[in-house]
Amino acid sequence: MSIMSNNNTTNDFKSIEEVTKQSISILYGLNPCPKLDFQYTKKEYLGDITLILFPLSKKLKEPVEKIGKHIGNYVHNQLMGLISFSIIGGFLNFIFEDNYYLHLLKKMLSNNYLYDLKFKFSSKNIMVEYSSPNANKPLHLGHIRNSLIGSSISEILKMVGHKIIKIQIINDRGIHICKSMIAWKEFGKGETPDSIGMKGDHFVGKYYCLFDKVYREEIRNNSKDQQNKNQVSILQKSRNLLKKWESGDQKTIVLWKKMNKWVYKGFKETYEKLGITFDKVEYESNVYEVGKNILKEGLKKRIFFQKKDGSIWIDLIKEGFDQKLLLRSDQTSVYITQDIGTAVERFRKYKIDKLIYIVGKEQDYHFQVLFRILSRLGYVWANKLSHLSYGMVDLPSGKMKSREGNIIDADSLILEMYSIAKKNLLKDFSKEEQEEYSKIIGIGAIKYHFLKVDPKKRILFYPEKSIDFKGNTGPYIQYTYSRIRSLERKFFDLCSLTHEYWDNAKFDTYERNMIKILQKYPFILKKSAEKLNPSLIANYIYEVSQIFNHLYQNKKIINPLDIIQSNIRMNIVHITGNILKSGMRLLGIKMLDRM
RNA sequence: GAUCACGUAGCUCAAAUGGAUAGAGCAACUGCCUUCUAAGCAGUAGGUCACAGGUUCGAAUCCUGUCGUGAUCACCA
Repeated sequence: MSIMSNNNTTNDFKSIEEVTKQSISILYGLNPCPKLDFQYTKKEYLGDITLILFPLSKKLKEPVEKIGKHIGNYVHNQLMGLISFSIIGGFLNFIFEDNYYLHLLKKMLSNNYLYDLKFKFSSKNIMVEYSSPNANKPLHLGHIRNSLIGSSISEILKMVGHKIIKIQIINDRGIHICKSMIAWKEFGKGETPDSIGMKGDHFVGKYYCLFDKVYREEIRNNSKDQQNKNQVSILQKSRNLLKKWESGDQKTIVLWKKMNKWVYKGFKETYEKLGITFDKVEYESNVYEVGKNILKEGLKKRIFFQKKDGSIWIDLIKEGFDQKLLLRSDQTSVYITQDIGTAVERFRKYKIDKLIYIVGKEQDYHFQVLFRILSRLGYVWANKLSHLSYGMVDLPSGKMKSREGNIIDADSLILEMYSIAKKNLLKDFSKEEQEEYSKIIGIGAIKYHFLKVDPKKRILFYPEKSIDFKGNTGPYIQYTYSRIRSLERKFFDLCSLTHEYWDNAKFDTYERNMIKILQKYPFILKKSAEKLNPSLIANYIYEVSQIFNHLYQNKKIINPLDIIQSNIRMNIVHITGNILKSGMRLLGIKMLDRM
């Protein structure tokens, strides 16, 4: 298995990028080498990878043309027979020769290439918080996006070597929980999710909406009829219930537990369909008091101040914020009180180097304030906190509001996607296969749809037409993968993969494009881990699929008359399949061997 | 009103750290299933990168201003 170049074997093969870097220090004595500006050569020009010379020209005080020739010649000599180059203006274009492609291909075929990626990341313990729903209504589109982003980022960070703790905190206490409780108490007549055959979270959500309906009716009536004022309003009743809850009233606690249990059962089902998991689950009811003690200490240290009515505040005016309430005058905690507590608890309990909150953009201000408070309190780990702020999912009719029914809940969306997928499925699958495949395809379509968009960007969701099954979609990629598996089944019936007889291998444009895109994968992984952005992987995987389909549709891949060429192609196809599967796994999307 | 995001094709999204003539998909229109899976491929059409200045060899990308959209500014979460 010898290779046609002088001093390059597969193991110490150096890429153009590496040799170029080396050339800078050898030719110009520049050490360390400045960041080089590489880009993939534009279609209009001859070449595969381009070094942009303008920045170097500035640094080295030499004209671009001269530098280009200098570096180009050096790289050309080092990689004799592997590359050629040309200079156009300030652009040094390197052209890969067949042997260079062969090297790239062999590198990718080396053992455990995908699992052996060595990045410059030092392994860290990272906690990722995501999803964090309220225990009084079903999960909706916003939660879907949140969970998918969190889940995917966790996988990506794992892939580059970090240790991840996935955590969610469930907001299971507070006035909003009592609202659904009181509505059920007043109007439920003892019905349960089982008795009317409704999913638990939807069941409780129904009563949360009912509360709102009753409450609004009361307001309308009261404004018309002042005499009703002495009647206890439903809001007052829910407040009373909250007080009872806080004082540990047995009946209330029992009811609360019962209703929460219904909700959790519902959540579990939805999370399972979406394939979302957590390593830890926190409940607000367990930790909401913790923050209070911290506040008291901060008060002693004069980090906070107390108003006459007993409420506790922090003054962040100098840092460009406001005064912020931390504890109500009746000494009950607000949202941020609890967040202070949970952060402290987490760092006390776990050894973590970084805590990433994946929470919507609407809470940017909240987290800025939270981080500053913790830093004021003197916690050295305050700089290890970060907020990954993702854009809202809005409907054409505006912001989703569950109380107003302007909402798309996760379960009905999932069901709808199942049925669309099923309609398009080949009929020669068994009933069971059709069930299984349509689920994988439907979920794949949902996940890809949300993850292909940069998390920072807002998503406008059109219920009827948003999620596609054609073009830049999950199913397109799944379909491409099925084609690959199908090719492999056929090929392996005939013969097996070999790397022999490859000297002087020739590659056509389609194969070259394939090899070029495939070898970008580590770079994409690294970048998406740094930027905490799964969409980079999604878009990359799509591009891989596209280029593969060009090859597939235009060239016969398995040709019994040309075993060597078939073998080369099948090796490329094999890597393609692995990368598609690997990338989609990072997005949480399953692949199918046939569809 | 203040602060922070965002404005790229009719629609949904791309565009390494500022790099060459801004790319895909959907929708529309033309072709391609006797050939490895047509959820595919080949092609046509579609753009004042919101607008106006500035920075420099070079701007969708950085700065300033204007307009537009959204979010936040609660003893809500």
